[in-house]
Amino acid sequence: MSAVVEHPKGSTKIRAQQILEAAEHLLAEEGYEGLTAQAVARRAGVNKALVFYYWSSTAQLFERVLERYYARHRQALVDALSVQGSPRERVHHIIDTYLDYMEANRRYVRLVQQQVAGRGPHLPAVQRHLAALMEVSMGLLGEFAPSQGPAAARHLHLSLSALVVNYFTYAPALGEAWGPDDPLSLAGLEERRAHVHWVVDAWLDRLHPKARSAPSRQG
Amino acid sequence: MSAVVEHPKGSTKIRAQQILEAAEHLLAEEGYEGLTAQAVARRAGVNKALVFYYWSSTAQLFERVLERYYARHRQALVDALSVQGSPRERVHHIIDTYLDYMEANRRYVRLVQQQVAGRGPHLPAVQRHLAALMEVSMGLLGEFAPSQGPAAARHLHLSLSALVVNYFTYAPALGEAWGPDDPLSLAGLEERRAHVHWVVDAWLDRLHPKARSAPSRQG
DNA sequence: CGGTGGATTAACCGCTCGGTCAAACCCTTC
DNA sequence: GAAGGGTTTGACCGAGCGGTTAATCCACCG
Repeated sequence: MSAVVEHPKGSTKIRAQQILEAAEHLLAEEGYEGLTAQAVARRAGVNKALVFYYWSSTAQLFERVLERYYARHRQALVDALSVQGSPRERVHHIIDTYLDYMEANRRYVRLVQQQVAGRGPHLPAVQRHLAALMEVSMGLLGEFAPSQGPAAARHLHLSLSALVVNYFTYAPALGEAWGPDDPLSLAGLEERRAHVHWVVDAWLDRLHPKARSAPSRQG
Repeated sequence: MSAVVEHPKGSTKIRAQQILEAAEHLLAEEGYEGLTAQAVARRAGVNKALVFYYWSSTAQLFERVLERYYARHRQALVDALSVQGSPRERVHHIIDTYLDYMEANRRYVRLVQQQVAGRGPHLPAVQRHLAALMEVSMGLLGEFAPSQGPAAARHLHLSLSALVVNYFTYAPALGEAWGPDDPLSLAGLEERRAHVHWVVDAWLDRLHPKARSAPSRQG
């Protein structure tokens, strides 16, 4: 707990932070493969050995950046959960939050997906974070979805997440097949948002046929 | 076109095939990172240089295996499309086919997802195959879904694919958070199948409210 | 039998990676 | 000005990678 005062030419804390930020930018720009000790050092304007002086390994560097992403993501969802409204409104709001965060952190989606799909070395860390996110989401979905059967809340969670996440990873990879428009343009993202809303409305209709949702904005 | 007759100790064709199969097994067991020239050679009981003698690069080897996966996948979908029935039955059938193929080729899902998420060197090849698959799927979805708006067929295709694919990559990565049961067990897969069916039924209900689908088998 | 040519191999190359180490640097303190 | 210690560095290491090369093997053929 001994607080170190700042020293003229960057105290320990500052240097460590500089390197961490270099790693974060590098990760965002070059992806997982681009996060090499050499590249981090170059980006931070520092010798390679210094990276290991402040961070024991590049793996630790990666996980620290990942923690940041997840912490902000989780917090955004928690905030979105706290707003009042009907279940339908609340689900729509959490979808918007999810989409907004993905849009603002496009690399993040792919970094996670890469680790999960490739059973990467950081899968355990990703697992912990995924579970924490699921916990938040289930708080809402569990209110109106059963815990068993084909409409079980955990399936809805996974499906909802898939609808959002896979758009960012797959639509741009479909190229011309997707259509003439850029799927990550503003209009493209709005279209996807409307689609996900449409899907959850369909779910809610089926879960509670009595209280049909507001008129479909389809057309 | 000059057909080479087989030679006693494995003709060119046989050797090349042996190496290709070694690569396929290796890829299935160890994943993308495990596909190194050295490992392929060891697995085929052959010198490393021979791998390059028959296949110009490990990249070509990978893409050849990928082509196999995709060709079988596409064919399965085409066959599933040819059966008669109501739109609902046909969609359910194509979902079953999709799920069956993923279940039988679990590595395949992850290999593709890894390439797409990581913008891997084989993304162009994956793109071509993804587009071909989408073309097949759109043949069915386009029959009853609009081409524009929140329920556009291309969104339905991407979402349907996401529902299937992400289950295989994410559910096992959720660990205890998913629940006590193995998501890839027979029971777990059946549950997911029922869920995806439930989702598309919800879609169809919303697309054509007049002809509500068969009674929901929801618990 | 000896030659020919495809099949096969050991050895090697250049490169990049994560990580280490001992020396040098520089600021503080006495 | 010397000692000390946290900070910074260039040089180095071993491992693994994709890929090449020159030599060898060996089955066939004239």
